[in-house]
Amino acid sequence: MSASASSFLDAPRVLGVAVPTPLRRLFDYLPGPETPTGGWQPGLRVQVALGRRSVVGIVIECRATSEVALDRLKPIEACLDGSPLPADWLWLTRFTARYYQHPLGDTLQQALPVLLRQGRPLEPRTLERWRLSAQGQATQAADLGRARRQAELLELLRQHPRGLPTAAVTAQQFSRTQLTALHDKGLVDCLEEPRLASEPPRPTALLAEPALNLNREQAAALSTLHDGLDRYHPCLLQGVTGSGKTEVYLQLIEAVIQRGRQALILVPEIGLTPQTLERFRRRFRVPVVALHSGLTDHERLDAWLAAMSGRAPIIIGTRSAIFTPLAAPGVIIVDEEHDGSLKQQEGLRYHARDLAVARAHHHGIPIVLGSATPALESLAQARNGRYTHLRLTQRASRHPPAKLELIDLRGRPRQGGLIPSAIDAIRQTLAAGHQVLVFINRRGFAPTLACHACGWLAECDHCDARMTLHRQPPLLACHHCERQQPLPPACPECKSGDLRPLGAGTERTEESLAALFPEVPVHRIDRDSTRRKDAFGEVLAEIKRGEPSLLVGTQMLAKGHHLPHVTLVVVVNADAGLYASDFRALEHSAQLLTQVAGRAGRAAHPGRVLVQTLHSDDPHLRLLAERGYDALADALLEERRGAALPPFRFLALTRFESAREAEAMGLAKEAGEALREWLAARDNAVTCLGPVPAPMERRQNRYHVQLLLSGAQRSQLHEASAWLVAWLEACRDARRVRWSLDIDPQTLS
DNA sequence: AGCACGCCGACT
DNA sequence: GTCGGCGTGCTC
Repeated sequence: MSASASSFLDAPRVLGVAVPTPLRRLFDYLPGPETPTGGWQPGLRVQVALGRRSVVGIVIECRATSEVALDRLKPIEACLDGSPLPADWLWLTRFTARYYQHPLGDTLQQALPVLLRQGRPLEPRTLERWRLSAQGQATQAADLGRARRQAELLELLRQHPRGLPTAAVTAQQFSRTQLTALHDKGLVDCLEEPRLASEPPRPTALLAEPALNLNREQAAALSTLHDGLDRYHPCLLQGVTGSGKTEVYLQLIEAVIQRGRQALILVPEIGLTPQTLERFRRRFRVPVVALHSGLTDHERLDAWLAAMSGRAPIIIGTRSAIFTPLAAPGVIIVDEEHDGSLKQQEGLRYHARDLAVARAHHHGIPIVLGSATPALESLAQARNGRYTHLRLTQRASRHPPAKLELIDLRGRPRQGGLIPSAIDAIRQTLAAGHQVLVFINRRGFAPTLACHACGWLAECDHCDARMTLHRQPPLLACHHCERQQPLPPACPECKSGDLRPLGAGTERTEESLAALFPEVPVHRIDRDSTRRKDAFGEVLAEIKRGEPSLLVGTQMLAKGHHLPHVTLVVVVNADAGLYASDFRALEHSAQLLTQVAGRAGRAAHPGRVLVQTLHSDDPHLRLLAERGYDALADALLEERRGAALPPFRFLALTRFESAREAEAMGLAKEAGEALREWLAARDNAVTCLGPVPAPMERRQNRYHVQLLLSGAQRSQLHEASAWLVAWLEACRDARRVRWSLDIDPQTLS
């Protein structure tokens, strides 16, 4: 607490409140006429006037004075909470706002469930129960005159002296309007009672089903984790696909709950499937709360409050679940910690894994980062000893992970992107009664449409990108904006009719495979085919039945799903990520290939993985194929060191965006010059690169330019980026250009 | 971000 | 004469 903070004895004269604006400062208010029961404290939600509107803010500071003249301060309209939001939650959001240089008000809002953002009370939902009032009991149905349904409802309630919940009333075909009509006439009382018991009865046994036996590696990993339950203990749990990471998580969580603590588990967006949840719920008798995009606002609030009060011992969620308050934090687990969905890619660009580490450190609890293919950042921390490196190398099935077999695409005829030897391998696998997974990381029918007479390519009018050809329905679509166009009947340039698809996407490969193997079902799994709710689940259920079949899919299929009958994986083209400009492209590509390969041969049969490539002699690809992810990761780490890139340097990327290119570039130049001058004067070793146009400069008709800051020390990078943000906020020219800062950017595009 | 104010073009 | 386009400025 700062020196100006007040104690209970001298009530604050000014409250610094974080309000929902993009402005990076607090707004000062005078305390309202009523002081909350526990006095004014940071973390209380308040209703305040801001300009002409009334907003929900959060008290951050209680002070004696303000820099703004006191007569210009408005009083707080109302205090919304009896007690403040938990201190650890407040710590985390303030840390996040500071680390990512994001406005505190906006950060707090994002870390709060929608209903709390809107000012709803900090209490679990109540159940409404309707009961006749004394006046209602004295009223006869006939007294209600023409309101026949209201009279009938009155009679229904008369039969239930203890009252009826709303749901029971509506189940009898009565409406809420009829209830409120009776309520307004004073004939009916509405009682509110908690929906949940405040404390669930402690089960006598924690486990609903016995834990599995651990192999030696699992047991060793668990024992190491057990030794560090009462302190900050970061662990990288690196386990090949099928090595039983989840079982280690489950037994660790068991130990944590037995100590009366809570476990928070973060998973990638795609990983929070009903199957995953089911596994946790089957194991434990205590509630497992899930936080995912499918919840209603009310469900989300209930889950959040259950975690905050400690009623929920196990919380599983995607990225944003890192902001769940915990009454008794015991462990944080980040599964698939390398996964890109853990980083938010717009607005507050936080990385849930990095926040998880900071949070675990703050609480003094262990954190487990689990992956078969760890991010280079995490691997580097394990190599330098800051993280304990736990490894699981053995798979439950006796087969070692399948090796990648590189097959050369050059000069071979292709059908739906597949060369004859790959098609032969598919035929043999199907004949043996197994399933085949064909992995292709492009949606649509073909990456683009080309004119064979003049070389014209279908390009988006609004982006520097090719348009993807789709066949069902037939159209050209840009995957970078929402634009769609009908297929041109002839080449717009030379009027030739010889337009042909160029390359293969999931639709085209599906079509070719259906023609080649008419006797076998072909399932396509990508964002287009699974748009309908449950479609994905239905296909997965069908696949699990184990009939010989072909699966064609994007990375949706590559991640996490157990496909026990797949014994052959064919990667249509490994080259996309090999020569991409982004510095993380190779790392991501290696992770994806390893994940895809992990789908093969998990059950009784060994698997094969065929990787088609135009660069079968590429040293990175060969290293991955011959010696595996770890060897490639080591090589990539050395390259990163040489190139002064993360994890050996820290980056902050400033993006500028405008409808007019010169405007974005102009501001970026000005900002870059100002920053360089400041860096030189301050002896700050941060380097400022650019401005340069973004890799895809024009997107949705807006021009993107960027300025890259790079530093060997976080503190210097933080100071420099904070200065730049302040400069931009103060700059008049900056108001016409949209700019944003990305700390630890995942990509430079 | 909202939300107002303010100053110029085509409409009842 | 007014409705409304979005440039500019402010929010304790």
